Amino acid sequence: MTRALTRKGEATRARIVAGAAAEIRERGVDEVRLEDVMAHTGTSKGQLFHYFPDGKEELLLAVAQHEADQVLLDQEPMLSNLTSWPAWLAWRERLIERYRAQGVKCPLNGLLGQTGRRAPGAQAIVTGLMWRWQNAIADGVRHMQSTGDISGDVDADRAAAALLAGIQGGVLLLLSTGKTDHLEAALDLTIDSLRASARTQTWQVTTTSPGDGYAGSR
Amino acid sequence: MTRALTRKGEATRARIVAGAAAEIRERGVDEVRLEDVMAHTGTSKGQLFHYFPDGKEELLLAVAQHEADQVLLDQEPMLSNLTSWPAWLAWRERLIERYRAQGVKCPLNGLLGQTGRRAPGAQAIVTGLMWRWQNAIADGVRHMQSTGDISGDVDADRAAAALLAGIQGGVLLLLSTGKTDHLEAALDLTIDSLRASARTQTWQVTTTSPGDGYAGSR
DNA sequence: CGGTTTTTGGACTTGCAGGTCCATTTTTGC
DNA sequence: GCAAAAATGGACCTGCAAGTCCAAAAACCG
Repeated sequence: MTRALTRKGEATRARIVAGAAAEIRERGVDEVRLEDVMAHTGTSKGQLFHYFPDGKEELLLAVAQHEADQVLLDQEPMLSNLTSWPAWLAWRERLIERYRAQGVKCPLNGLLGQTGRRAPGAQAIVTGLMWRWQNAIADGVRHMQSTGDISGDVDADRAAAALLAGIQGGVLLLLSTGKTDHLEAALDLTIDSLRASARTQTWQVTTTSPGDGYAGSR
Repeated sequence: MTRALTRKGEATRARIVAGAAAEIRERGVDEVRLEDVMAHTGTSKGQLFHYFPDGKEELLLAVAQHEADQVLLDQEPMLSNLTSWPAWLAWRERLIERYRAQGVKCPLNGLLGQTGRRAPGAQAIVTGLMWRWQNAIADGVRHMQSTGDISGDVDADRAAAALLAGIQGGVLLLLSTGKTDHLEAALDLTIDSLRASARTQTWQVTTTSPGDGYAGSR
């Protein structure tokens, strides 16, 4: 059932998706017409409907998947290696830097609101992204628990859920305010609270905590 | 410059805004046509353009303002009286209950993505809402600091920013997952961390903390 | 009352963006 | 090299939803 695609065909399809994604990032979903995509990617209407027989909806879905994958890729290799506090900080830096650069141009905000309601597939893409994201964070929390850097009392999944919520909200507020303040505050305070959990536990046992050069947020 | 509006006229205008808001909440911004609003509110096209000369854009802006105000109103009187831990919990409950009831139907998500890009006014409305919201939270934090329930070391504005980010992200994830788990986790963990800050400080002074019947989240 | 302004109804126009179709060119695989 | 399949270009169609216009009804106010 998979449509036969020659090498050239695959290249064209990829070019369309990438071009459409760029265009959408730049000007918003509802401002982008098929004609814009054609102009921006040097393709014709025949090509668009050749590669995306269901038209705009199918194209938007492909763009959404493309962007969702990109979001996680942009966080690697940090996200998959949250194995020490410096690693967590490096991840934090990468996130903030990435979104600061992105600024107001959020690829997924529009796609959730636009396609989300009518296309059940878009919903699935976003949900899948969030699920993978949260799991990666939870894995990081569990690793830190295994090394004693985070208290075993912490519910890793719940902590990851809270952290993910903070990130999403921070990005959402970045869209409104244009500043990364909220994202930074959410990341710092949540991570700090995880660090504090270990320190509290340590106090209960030894009355001292290992100095690691980290003195709280900011 | 304010257009003369008779009593009847004002009623009609309000009916249009409320009806459009309901319709948008129910089916999403981009699915609602002016014709739908007309049918749902028992008005004619002439009326729509009589009260909103700039057409759909002006109507959407009015709806956005209406919904933004409602968001804060729904949190009263709790939001303006964050003066004790039970009060904070009551606010927490109200928030979760409200958004659980709302479910996937978010009035502002679409409005930010839709009108946000083209109408600079929509951006301002959302920004204003967030600003008022965060200030209310920050006031609550400061009050708790004045009573010693939150450590004076905490940066109230920054804590409020983080909490607001958690809320926004929690709601955003509610839109994808249909569950309030993220919202609850973000609220609980952030509030707990504020409580913990006071407890830590108390320990440093007296080694005991006043039992107030609250034993952490969940 | 009566003139004026506001409110209302609905037919009509218009532009445009998504989608269809097919003829032509290029690539593929033998 | 040649038939089949895939890729491409672009003219054309179509439906729809925003916006226009005006005439009739109702409300306002001295």
